[in-house]
Amino acid sequence: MLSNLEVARVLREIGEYLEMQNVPFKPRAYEKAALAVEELENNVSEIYGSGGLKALEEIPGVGVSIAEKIEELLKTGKLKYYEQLKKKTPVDLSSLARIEGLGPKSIKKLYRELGVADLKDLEKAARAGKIRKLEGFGEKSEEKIIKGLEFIEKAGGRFLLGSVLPTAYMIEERLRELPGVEKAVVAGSARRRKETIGDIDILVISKKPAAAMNYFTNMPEVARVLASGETKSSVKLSSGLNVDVRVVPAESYGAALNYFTGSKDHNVALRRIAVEKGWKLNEYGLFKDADQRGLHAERRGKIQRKSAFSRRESASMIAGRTEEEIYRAFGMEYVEPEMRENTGEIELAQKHKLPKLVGYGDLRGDLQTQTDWTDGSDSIEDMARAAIKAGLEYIAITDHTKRLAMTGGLDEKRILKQMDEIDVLNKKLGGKIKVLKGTECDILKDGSLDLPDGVLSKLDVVGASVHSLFNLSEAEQTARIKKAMSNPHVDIVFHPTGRLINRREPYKVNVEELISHAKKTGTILEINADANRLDLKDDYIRKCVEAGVKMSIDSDAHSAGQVGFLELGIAQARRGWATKDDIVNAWSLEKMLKFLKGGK
DNA sequence: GCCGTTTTCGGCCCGACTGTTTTCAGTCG
Repeated sequence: MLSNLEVARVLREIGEYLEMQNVPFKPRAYEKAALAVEELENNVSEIYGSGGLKALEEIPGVGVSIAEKIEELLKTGKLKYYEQLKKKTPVDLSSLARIEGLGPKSIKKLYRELGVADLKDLEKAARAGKIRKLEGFGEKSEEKIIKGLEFIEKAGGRFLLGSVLPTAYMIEERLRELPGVEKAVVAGSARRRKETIGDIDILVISKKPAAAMNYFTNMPEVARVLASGETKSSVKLSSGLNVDVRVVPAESYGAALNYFTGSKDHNVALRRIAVEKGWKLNEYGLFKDADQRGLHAERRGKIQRKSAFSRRESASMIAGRTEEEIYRAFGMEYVEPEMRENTGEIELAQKHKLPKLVGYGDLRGDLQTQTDWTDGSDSIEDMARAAIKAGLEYIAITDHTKRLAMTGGLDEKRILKQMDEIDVLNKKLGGKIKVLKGTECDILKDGSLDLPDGVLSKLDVVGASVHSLFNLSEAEQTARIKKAMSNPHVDIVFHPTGRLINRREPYKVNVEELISHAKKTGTILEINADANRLDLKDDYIRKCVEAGVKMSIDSDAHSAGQVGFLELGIAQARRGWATKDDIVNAWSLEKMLKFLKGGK
């Protein structure tokens, strides 16, 4: 059975092959269909199985023709149309296209002229100095290709949000302090808090753009300047991360911020709405004058390569100074950046029915932390004091259990001893914070737990998690976790899918089934805020919200410095459209505990 | 190839920068 990703990959490649042949419009149609299939909730084979061609055509962006192609692909595992296209240019498209600056047209040329079919061929041709001799290419393009090959070998692509944000904020702040700079703000996928980031986008409002650009391209971290102009520059840092800076006039701040924040799909949808109203939206503002051909002509003439913000546009400007202003002009509610993925938020904003997302300051407690009783590095008291500092009202101590021997996991005797220590500590802290007794209890192979019920029943917070046997079949793994959830003492499933972003795939588990079982048993599913985990991921969070399943956002801190590292978890929750009501540790201690013990 | 209170044809988001050109195609976001 083909997965959605596999079907999407074929569709996307068809689009790229068509692009090579200069076919107009079809490439975007295929790309759009690919994206739609990728984002389907259900498996495309199942959709076809239960509803046939008709059901496929229901997928947005999929019409008769693409539906038939998907059908052929699902039925035979092959697609003649795709094979034909591939035969014309039999190259490893997806790898080659990862090279910065290489698109379908260049790839075609490299194949036709030099027989380059994959990254190996490309490297050979580049190192032999053959590429620079091609028409349309030169020394610089060849150099750039070599650099691109080296980068792919080294970094492999996207960066973790958690590792990127500090750099982004640092550059933002430095730019902000430059003379002439009114504003500098991180936009792009970092502002949307996507779990991985391709590059950092920073928007600058400045009366002296040249000075800002000059500073930016000469920062000590810069390894290479990829582009530098009056309004747009782009560099690669020595870490391998790309950073783009754009400068726009103050009257365009909101429009530019909106544009550079994306997502692309969200922007396209907004522009469509503008077009429907006879307006035009670009990074300079929202304009009444939709005569795009006229503007194009004008630009091609005199003002090309200058700021596109002409006087004529300024006269017809409807909005642009703030993002709020733009959404208002559309008759929409303001859409939080984390929601801007064009997955339904626009429609809700039009109806003024957007959910009020859980806020960055809304958490009152942390329900997963480890101490030096197991693999953490600090004492219970250190952790508690760090939590006080972070402004929390409660913190659960949830050390590992004995099956996780390498961490010195707690057995029955030691955890009882730890509980006594927590009692003493709570008295000592005199109500500044409530330290809760908890566990991160291993789920054993058969779904039973690593501590006896008699002990679990004495704890305030029982988290259960999988740390072993990641290779079970989906059915076995799902049944195993469901059984643990059915234990009346289990309050939360920690990091429910076990993934490590960019490093380890989640274990095979049917998350939809876990969600409906969570609803049935009153179990909470965790949003682990560790930068490597962010588990549950945004799509699953949204499913929990829809199903009415409650979640917790936990730091999983292993040292005092990590307590209160909840921002990434909150960001992920917001990407999943969660409200305060969906997150138990955004509630008061009493309400939270009542749910834990009464939910079952 | 898709889509539709501008609905079965005729649109399809839009602009900046680079490199290689000498007016622009290709790529990117």
